[in-house]
Amino acid sequence: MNISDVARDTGLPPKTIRYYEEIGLIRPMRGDNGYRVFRDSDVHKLAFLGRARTLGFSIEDCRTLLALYEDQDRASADVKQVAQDHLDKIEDKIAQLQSMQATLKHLVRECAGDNRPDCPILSDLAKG
Amino acid sequence: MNISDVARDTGLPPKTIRYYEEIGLIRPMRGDNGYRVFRDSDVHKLAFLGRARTLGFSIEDCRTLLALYEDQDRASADVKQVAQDHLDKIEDKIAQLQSMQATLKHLVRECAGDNRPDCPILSDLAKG
DNA sequence: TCTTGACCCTCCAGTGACTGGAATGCCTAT
DNA sequence: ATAGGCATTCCAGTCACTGGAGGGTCAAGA
Repeated sequence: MNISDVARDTGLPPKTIRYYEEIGLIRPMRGDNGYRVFRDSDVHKLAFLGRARTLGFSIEDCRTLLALYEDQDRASADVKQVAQDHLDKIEDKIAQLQSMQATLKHLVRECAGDNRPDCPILSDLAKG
Repeated sequence: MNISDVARDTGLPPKTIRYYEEIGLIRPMRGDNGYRVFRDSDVHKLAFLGRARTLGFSIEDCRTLLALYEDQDRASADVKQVAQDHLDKIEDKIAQLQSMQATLKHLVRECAGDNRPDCPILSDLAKG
């Protein structure tokens, strides 16, 4: 398989696939013409990576998860730890965004949004 | 005022303050020794920027908001538009994170987290 | 006066995870 | 032979800082 076939099948852009090779997540073979040749195992890994990225795991987490996936002797506890840590980070992020959301909603509601210059949004930013 | 005084008062690191000058958000004066000299108006602007950044506005949004703040003839509608667009983006982000959270919570709950290798988290990543 | 330590300065490189683009080469069909 | 659609590499840019090197300045104490 050539890179654009893999891109179609995995939903990852060719650029991203090349990047994943560059940082050592995959090691596709090369044909005589220098083209990458992807085996099923490469495609499988890329699909795995794509789904992990969709769940928001960092590239380093993905690397860890892939290693665990390939280690038949892994402990599920190790996988769970990675996922739990990531979940915690996501929940922190959500809380942070919800705090911004609450403030912004309030300010937007208070702002007349007309031709006059008076604006509670700017007043708030100007004086905390 | 020197940069570290301003850092203390605004909560922004000196590096960030220098960076804000570099990208033209502020224009502090210079003393004979080459040190930045911050006037009250600079400190005020930096505090404004710090609060806008806390609300998650991008640097470019901050630039726009600062310009609107300094324009006595602004329309509050323009400010409101910037804030509303930003709020929309935040809400999109929250929704996206909540979707990840839901999936991850489910997977983490399902995973035994013990010494055995069987793991629904990896199974999910491996097969969508 | 000299030294010490806490400031200040600039410039360069790195972060994360790609993405865009240039310059170039290969493959297939007409 | 040529056209187009693939493929390759390498470089630069994104965003908002952050760290560090290498060097100048200032104020206080011996």
